[in-house]
Amino acid sequence: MAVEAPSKHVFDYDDEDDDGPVVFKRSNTSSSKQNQLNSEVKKASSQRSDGQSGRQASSVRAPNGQNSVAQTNKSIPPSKSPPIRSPILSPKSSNSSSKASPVRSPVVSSKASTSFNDQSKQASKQNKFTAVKEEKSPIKRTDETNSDDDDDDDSKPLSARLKGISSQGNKGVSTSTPAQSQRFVPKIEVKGSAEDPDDDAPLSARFSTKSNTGTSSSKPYGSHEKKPLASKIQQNGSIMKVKQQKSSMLSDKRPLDKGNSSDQSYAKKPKISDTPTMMKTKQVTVKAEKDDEDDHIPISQRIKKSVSSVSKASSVKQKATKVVSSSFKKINKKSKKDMKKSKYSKSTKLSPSSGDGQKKWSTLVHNGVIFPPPYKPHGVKMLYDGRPVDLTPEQEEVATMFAVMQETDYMSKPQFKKNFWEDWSKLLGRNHVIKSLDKCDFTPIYEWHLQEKEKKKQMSSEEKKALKEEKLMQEEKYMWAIVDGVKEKVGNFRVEPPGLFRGRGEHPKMGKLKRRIRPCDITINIGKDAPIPECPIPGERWKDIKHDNTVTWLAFWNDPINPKEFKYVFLAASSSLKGQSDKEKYEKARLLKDYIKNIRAAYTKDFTAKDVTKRQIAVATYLIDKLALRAGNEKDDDEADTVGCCTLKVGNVECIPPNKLKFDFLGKDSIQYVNTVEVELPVYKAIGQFQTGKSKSDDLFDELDTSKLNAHLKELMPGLTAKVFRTFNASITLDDMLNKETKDGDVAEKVVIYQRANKEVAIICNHQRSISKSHSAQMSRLTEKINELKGLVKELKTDLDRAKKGKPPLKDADGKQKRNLTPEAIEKKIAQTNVKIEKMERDMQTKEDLKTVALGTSKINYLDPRITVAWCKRHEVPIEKIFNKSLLAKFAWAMDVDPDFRF
DNA sequence: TTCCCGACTTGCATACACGTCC
DNA sequence: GGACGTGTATGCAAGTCGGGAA
Repeated sequence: MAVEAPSKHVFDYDDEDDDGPVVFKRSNTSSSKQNQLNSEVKKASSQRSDGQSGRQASSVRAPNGQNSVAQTNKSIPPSKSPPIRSPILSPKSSNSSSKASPVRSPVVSSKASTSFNDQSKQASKQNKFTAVKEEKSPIKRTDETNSDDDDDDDSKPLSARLKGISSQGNKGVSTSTPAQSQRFVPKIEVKGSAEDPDDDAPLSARFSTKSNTGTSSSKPYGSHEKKPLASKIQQNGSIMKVKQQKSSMLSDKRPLDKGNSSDQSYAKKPKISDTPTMMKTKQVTVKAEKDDEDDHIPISQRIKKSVSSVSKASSVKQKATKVVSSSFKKINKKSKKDMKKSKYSKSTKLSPSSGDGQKKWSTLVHNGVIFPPPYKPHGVKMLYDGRPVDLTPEQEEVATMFAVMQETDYMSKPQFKKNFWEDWSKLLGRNHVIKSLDKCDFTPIYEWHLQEKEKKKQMSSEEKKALKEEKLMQEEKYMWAIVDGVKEKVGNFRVEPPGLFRGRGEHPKMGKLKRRIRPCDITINIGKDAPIPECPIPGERWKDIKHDNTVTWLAFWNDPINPKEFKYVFLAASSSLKGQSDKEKYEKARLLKDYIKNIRAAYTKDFTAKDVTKRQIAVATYLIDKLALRAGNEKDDDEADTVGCCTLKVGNVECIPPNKLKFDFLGKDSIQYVNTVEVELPVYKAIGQFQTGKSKSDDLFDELDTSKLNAHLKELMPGLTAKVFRTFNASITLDDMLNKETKDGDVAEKVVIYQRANKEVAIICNHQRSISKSHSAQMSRLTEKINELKGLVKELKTDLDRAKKGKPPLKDADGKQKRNLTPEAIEKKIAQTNVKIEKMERDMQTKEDLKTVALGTSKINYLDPRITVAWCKRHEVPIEKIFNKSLLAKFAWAMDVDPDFRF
């Protein structure tokens, strides 16, 4: 293949002309999803915990990573109405409960953050990012000497500080916001980098090595056994020790910290709770920026000092707390009421962190999974070459799967048809009359399907209700598991029905038959003393029974499309296990805030490293940090051709002089990422070097893969991986925007502020959705209505003129005489109509802006719920305005956060 | 060191329920 | 009461990443 060298961008990394960082700009010119947050960098509010204080605060979290706010155990409501598991505590109850806790985390304490503020202001004098409120102005470097903003800025996402130059919306979304009209000048000053004798040493060598405290080299329980063959003696309906089990397990409350303390010995990898040591050593060794007067004091002591010196919360806060608590209390009350009905104990207390290989539960009881009903043949004959054909039920089933997809885009994909034909023709057999898919006419089956759909639609509400109840009755027993005596909802207890594989993008396996899963495909994981779930299909049995308490899955089977992969049955998102893991994720991201300044300084320095791998790591980390790119694992040939940062191809990045990069690639789920950003000159040059001598399809980062990158990141911060940057940047953007932009106003206005911040995060993360089929119709309808109203205003104005002259109004469109109104009444009507028009125009704009932006994904996966809850408490916004029922359940663990919590 | 398995999170599409408007 | 629009639940595909075997 010809080598396409980007001739215009051949660089020499030794070129010393690249003097320092250059400006990042975020576009406000184009309408694009890729337009990213560029909020003005301002000094954080006095409430804000800066990096230093945040670090200290987090250092004294309870060893399990909790905020040490004691949570009460609750009983849970009956299964029919899944409860909001955790009481959503009012700040009042939160405070009182905190008294019970010996270690109250300053993270959630306004006092701590207030106290640390002054300290950190003095401490931070480098690494400045200064906002330049100027549109498309030339690159500027601002005064590098001093600013009080630096520490605050450091904990902001790059995307919030830097501005992309122009991004091209994937689907034409207009995303410009007021914030986007500003731009920022990053100034990463690597202190002492020139003379640092360790410059060429790996960062790991300069940072002190990881602490092994709390870890054990011994293998954790069960970790050595890979899905061991469990004894099958107990299979299928064993009722062993059921009664005994019930009495012993159900009386148990979910163990609190104590219960899991022993689990710590299973620890394999460093946990968040290990970090104070790490942090301290890191700061001493790298000592990039935080030269504050307390540097010599051990972190732990500094924490104590700071905590003891904190001051009280403001009266505003108290007011907010009091008022908002009503909405929080309401949930709490309901929740308590529900829980009284339950025989199971229920706790919102999260158990201590448990990493891989660690014990995740002690007792686990569940009823297995439910299978889809067997296929019922409909007998409708499809046509082949114009003639009806007989099919066996198996053949008909697969034909029906294909027929019902007639109206989908898959029908226009040759790969889909090819794969379907390959699998279906095997079922038909060699001697079948059907020899070619082209001569098949599935219309009769499709029409039958439409009729069935219509029938269902036409059912009375009573019939629908009855059907629903029947389904619920059948499924009830599978919906719940009892984990350590606590009743928890199971997530996906229904086995996937057979169907045609609907891979995203240009997936090479789309259209293949996803065969029916049978009990003999399924491995069950359950407590040793728990009864083995009865196999719901008579005469069949489970593939295997395991009792592995180091994992959280309840069952799994091999994916029929890719047998190397598994499909798992897990607990629902609202379960304690998931909640715990969620919390750990956010704590890790918060920890990054305290490391980010040094990390950025380190990679900035390595942009010009002589070692190519080092340079590639630096640039890749920069892109992950700045653009929230995913890591980008290698993919097999039988997967869709998508990329992430490490797997970017040369052709995915275009260098646009003097220092812009245009990214265009298909990311996860084959979602297109298009973005043009201005980058620092060394990055621009480095990308050019990586492209030199390669063809478009070659790897841009040929020396790099995700494991190398993550291994490097772990040297910078314990547990740091590429995906932590996404969580960090998303959460800190939300926190930042909410606190900068929330003004006095009514709840609706505040909700709009939240949605705007949520939208910015979605754009940063490139969370897209397809435009709804009815979008354009909806827009036309709105335009029509607006025009109608505008016409009405015009008419009213005429009437007003006439009324002022004492004349009666003109007749309406139907020729009827209108009511005589006073000029005042007409003026009022005009004003009301205008308000209506404005609202509709606003709604229309919002609808247009959000037509391809998916807000939910970031809310569910990237935004620390504590930011939202604390903000709601501070600003008297009922939490239900932001979180729906399932999010309230999922984030139960975050509900008692202190109103002063900052990410 | 690389490869690949295994376990988990993330993410989009779709189905469905529910409220509002006419 | 039906059409329409919106929000939510669910399904399942597609990622990330740790860790052990080769």
